[in-house]
Amino acid sequence: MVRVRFAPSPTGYLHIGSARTFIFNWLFARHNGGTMILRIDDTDVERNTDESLASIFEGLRWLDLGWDEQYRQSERFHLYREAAQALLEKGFAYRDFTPPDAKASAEEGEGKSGWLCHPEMRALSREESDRRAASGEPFVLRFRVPREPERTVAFRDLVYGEQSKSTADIEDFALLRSSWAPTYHHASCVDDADLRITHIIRGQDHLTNTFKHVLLFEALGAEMPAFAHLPLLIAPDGAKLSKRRHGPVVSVLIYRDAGFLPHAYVNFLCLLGWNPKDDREKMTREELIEAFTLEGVNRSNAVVNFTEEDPIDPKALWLNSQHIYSLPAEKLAELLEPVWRSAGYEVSREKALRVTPLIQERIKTLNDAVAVADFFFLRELAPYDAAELIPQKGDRALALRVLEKALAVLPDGDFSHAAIEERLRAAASELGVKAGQMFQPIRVAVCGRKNAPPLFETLEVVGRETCLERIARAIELLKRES
RNA sequence: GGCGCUAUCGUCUAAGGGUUAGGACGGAGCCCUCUCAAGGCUCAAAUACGGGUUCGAAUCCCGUUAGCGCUACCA
Repeated sequence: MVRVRFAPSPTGYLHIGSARTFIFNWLFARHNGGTMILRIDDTDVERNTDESLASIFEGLRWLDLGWDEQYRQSERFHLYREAAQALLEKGFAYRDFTPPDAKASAEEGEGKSGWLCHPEMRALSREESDRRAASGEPFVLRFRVPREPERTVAFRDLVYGEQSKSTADIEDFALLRSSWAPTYHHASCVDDADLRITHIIRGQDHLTNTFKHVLLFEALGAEMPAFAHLPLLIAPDGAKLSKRRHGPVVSVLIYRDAGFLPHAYVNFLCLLGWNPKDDREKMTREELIEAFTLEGVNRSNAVVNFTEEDPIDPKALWLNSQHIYSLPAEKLAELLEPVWRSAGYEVSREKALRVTPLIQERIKTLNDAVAVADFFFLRELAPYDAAELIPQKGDRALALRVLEKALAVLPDGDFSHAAIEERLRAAASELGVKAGQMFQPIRVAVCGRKNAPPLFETLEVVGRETCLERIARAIELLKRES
C-alpha cells in the first residue's frame, strides 16, 4: 500500500514549488491507489505563524485535490522525545553541551575542521553526560554518525539514481534542540517511520539531507522508504524562487486571483519537471493521474517564466485558455457569474448563459471576461472616440449612412442572429458598401470598440432596444463632431 | 572551502549510440474571416566548452566552465 505525504512548514504562503511537490505526491498516490497525507511540519515555534498556516490551507483548498489523512508535528512532540531517548540509550546519539555561540567562534578559528563534530562531546562518558544533563545544563542531542570505520551511505533515488556519500562528509546533525524541540531531520524521519510512509517525494534541496535520513532510519530500526527527489523550480534569473527577491509571484494565490482554473494551474505545474512521454500538453486531472509515473520526472531545474511586468507564465496562460475553452458553457457561465457581479455588472443566470458562448474562446482567464463582455451588461457604454465609428476606406458620411440604414432596418422583424444577418447584408448591398464597412460602424456603436464577438449573435444577446439606442447615440455623436 | 546534483531552441520539454535533433508556449508571416479571437499552414530559434571511447556521440567516459543544493539548536 502506497503512502505518501506532503509536509509544508507554516513559515510563508503556499509556494509554487511546494504546490508542485504536493501535486506530484497526490498524483503518485492516486495513480497507485495509495494514501495522501498532509503533515504540517511546524517544529520551529519561532518562525511559524497562524497566518501562514491559513494561507497554506487556502492555497491547498484552491488546488482542489484534497488529502486523506492530516497530522501536525506540534501535536506529536512526545513521539520525537521518546525516539530521541531510545536513540540516546542505544548510543546512536549523544548530548552536546557546547553553547551555541562558542561553536560559531570555534568554527571560525579552526576554519573548516570543526564542522563535523565535537570530538570531546562525542567522547563524553555516559555518566558525565547524564550528570551534566541532570544538573540542568542545556544541550543539543546529536546523531552519532559512524566514523570508524568510515563507511559509505547509499540509496537509490527514483529520479536521480544511485546516490552515495562517505560518512566522512556527513556531520553530526542535531536531533533535539536545547529547548527539547525536535529538528526537522528528527521529526521528519520519526514521523515518516511512524506514519509508514512508503515513498518520500520532495524537492531536490533535500537530496543531500537524505544521507542523514538513511542513517536515522537505520538507527530507528525503521523500514527504509523509497526516495524520489524533484528538480527545483527557479526564477528566470536562475535564482531560487523567493518572496524577498521575486515578490508575490511565488505564491499560488496570485494565479487564483488572476482568474486561473485550478485544474489548468495543476496541469501547468505538472509540465514543469515532468512529461507524459508523448506530445500531450493540455491534460485533464484524470489523464494526469493515469499518465503520472516517477520515470517521467526529469533531473534539471525548471524556470518559471515571469517578468516584472507580467507575473504569469505565458504557457500557464495558454493552458488556462485551453481549459476554459473545453469547459461546458454552462459550467463556465457558473464560474463567470460571480466575476461579473463583483465587477458591478447586473447579471442574471439567463444572461450569463447567453453571453458565455460568445466570449468563451476569447478569454484566457476568468478575469478577462470583465473587459471582454462589459457592453453586454452595462446600460451606458463607456465613452469612445467617434472616429472609431468610421469604417476602413470610408468616411464620416458613410458611417452615418450605414448607421441610419441600420436604424431603419433593425426595428422590425425577427431579432434572431440569422435574421439580423440577412437584413444587414441586404442593407449593405442596397447601400453598395462592402459587408465589413457595414458591420464595423454598427459593432462600434453597440460594443463601444472595434474588437468584439461575432456581430449578429452579439446584437441578438444585447437586445433590440439597447442596440437601437446605442446606434442612435452613435449617430448623434457623429453629427455633433462634424 | 568541502560534499552532492544538473547542463538540448528565449522558456517547458522529446530523442538515452545511427533522426533533416521532434513537439509546445512565446515571436514573425500567410490562410480562413464582419472585427477580435479560435483554427490551419509556414518560418526563425538549441545539444555549454575541451578531450577521449566508437565505423558512428546530444546520448557513454574524463576534464573544464557555469548554475543550483547541502554544509544551522531553518525546513
